[in-house]
Amino acid sequence: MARRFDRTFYSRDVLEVAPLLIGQHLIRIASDGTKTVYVITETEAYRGGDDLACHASKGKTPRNEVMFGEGGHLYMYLIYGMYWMMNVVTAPRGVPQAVLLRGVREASGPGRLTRLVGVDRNYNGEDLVVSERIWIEESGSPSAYTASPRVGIDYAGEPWRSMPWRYLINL
DNA sequence: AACACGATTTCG
DNA sequence: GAAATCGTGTTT
Repeated sequence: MARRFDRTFYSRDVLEVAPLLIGQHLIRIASDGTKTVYVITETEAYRGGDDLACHASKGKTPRNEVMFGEGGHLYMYLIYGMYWMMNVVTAPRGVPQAVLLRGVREASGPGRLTRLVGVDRNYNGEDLVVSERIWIEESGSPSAYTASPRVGIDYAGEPWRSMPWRYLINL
């Protein structure tokens, strides 16, 4: 029987958690009770105050506040006025880090992913450890992955735009 | 109160 | 190659 990841899993460093999420199962219970299992195929790590590509690098604001909390919660935000990004907060309370979910088997791209899964601002702060409508389970089969630079963050400059913190499942 | 812009996607 | 579209943080 599949096991849901607990608080301890999410409380580690984002550079450890982000690649571990590749190949794992994102479980979604729709409002009508329908359960869907998505295989995570792509993630990116955003690492705290130093990482200039991370929203938390400029300090805590109403928007990114959840990233400063305990690991295991969702950080949702709107980009370009139309796409919701789903991030999994990692590390202990006070250390702002998060994993951006960029793809599942059925959808490639963070905006398409949230549209498919059906999550938006109402899921900001959702706790994956206890939620009844969304969480992540161990798939049981380890997935090999390839790391490369993150997408769309050139503005962060070096060395951040070159850090290989994007993880893509191998075919 | 006004402004600039983004961890993207889609269309021409 | 460029538009779409709006919440958020910053400047006035």
